[in-house]
Amino acid sequence: MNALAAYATNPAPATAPPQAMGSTGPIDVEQLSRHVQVVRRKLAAGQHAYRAGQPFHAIFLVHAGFLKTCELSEDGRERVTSFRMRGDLVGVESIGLAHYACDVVALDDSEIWELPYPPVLHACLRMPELQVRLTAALAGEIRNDRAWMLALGTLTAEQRVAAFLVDMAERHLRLGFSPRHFLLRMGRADIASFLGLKHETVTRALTKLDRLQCIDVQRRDIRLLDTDGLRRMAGQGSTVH
Amino acid sequence: MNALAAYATNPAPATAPPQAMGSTGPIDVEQLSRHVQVVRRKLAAGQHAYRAGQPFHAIFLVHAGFLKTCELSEDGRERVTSFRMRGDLVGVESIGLAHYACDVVALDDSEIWELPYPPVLHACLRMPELQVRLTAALAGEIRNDRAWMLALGTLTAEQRVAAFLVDMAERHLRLGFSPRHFLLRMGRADIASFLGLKHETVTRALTKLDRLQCIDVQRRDIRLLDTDGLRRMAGQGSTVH
DNA sequence: GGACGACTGTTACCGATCGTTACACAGGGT
DNA sequence: ACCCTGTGTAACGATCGGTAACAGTCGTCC
Repeated sequence: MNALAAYATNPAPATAPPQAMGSTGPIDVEQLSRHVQVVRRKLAAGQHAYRAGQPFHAIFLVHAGFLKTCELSEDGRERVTSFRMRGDLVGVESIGLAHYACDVVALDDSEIWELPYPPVLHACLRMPELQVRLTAALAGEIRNDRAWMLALGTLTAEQRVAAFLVDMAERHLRLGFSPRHFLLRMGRADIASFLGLKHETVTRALTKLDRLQCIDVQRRDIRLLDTDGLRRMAGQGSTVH
Repeated sequence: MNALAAYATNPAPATAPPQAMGSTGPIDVEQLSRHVQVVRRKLAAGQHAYRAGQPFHAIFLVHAGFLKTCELSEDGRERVTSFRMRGDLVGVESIGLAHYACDVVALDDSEIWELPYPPVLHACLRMPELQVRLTAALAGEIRNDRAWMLALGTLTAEQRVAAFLVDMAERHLRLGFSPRHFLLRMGRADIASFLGLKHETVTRALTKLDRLQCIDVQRRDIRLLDTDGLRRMAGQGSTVH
């Protein structure tokens, strides 16, 4: 349990777009588990963590794998609003409601830790630090969404795809993986949905970035050849790593 | 102070787009003011409540007036990410940071109540109810942003403008004003920025909705003639009021 | 009071980007 | 082997952006 808790302490807040985000710190699951019952759930690729409308009872910490959150409207429109990986929280958007507000689907075999919600709030009274981190995590989520709103509202299709790749690279880096070479766990359609585009447009953009020698694409296998170039396209200063 | 606190208890969570949002409840400022120093600040139209980069020290509750929050990027891009009116919280996106993350500007003479932030968290330990409401407010903010992300990613320019008008109408209704006739406090450029469009496009859409007899536009004076029609365009069921 | 100027809003035309449609191909699973 | 999904490519067209010129409103200054 100690080793697992160590994984969970990764500070990665969410899908950080253009600008990276400061984070107060991780949630200490080990300490939290002394006050609330933390259940570990495994999900096969394609399975739902929860669906919109199900009774809200817990938030989740992603321990392993890869998931997407989907917003849906009454009239059938749908959109991917975030991708989640190890260290990210899931379900916080539904806090305060009786039912979950969106769908969360595993894109890969995943493990998520269930943190029953009313109990977590009670635990905050005994662990003031937890309260600080929970609110900070929620606020980080807002900043993250806002930064993407800025990107989607001001960037062209090609720039959005570049920003997406830079974001994925940074998140992989934070988790200790190579930021230069990774596998996308989602299809073109999911990327397109997230970026407010159509999947053909995403394909076109990726093909063009490949031709420009910025990246090397083999279906879901991505190699970043010119990270600074991508950053510039995405409207970010080329903060060298 | 009692009357003022009563105003402040309006549950309006934020700019609610397509789907309306459930809210746990308002923040009890009267009770809160026993634990933290609540300062009332007046802002003239055009003044900033705070700017990105200034030291973070408080969140704010809008008591009167109208404000916008602006996200900015390193390379000069800018976007309005929300409009705030009475009962809305401002500054929550910066919780957990040392400095504010965005600009907040009054679009009209306004009054905001300053809730010093670390103290608010301490007060939560004495007022568990406050903690519930604060986290619920933050989560509501996330849902709100997500709902708009869905709208901006899936609707056409005309539909976005319709959704914007429906949202404004609902918020006016919640505050006890007429949802059929109101004055926009922001210019076309701000609306366009918020909706991810150009101001000419917003103008064109408004003109067309006017020709379709859905609304009556006189510059910033808006009359909704066919609310259900607007709702249908915006992809929302015509929940009759 | 009237004239000027700045700002905001409106309209038109043209062009670029992105969506639409269609089809071909690769890969994985049964 | 087969199908089915996901991916890549291309031609066409619609929506929205870019640019510009004009009108209406407000404030200021004379």
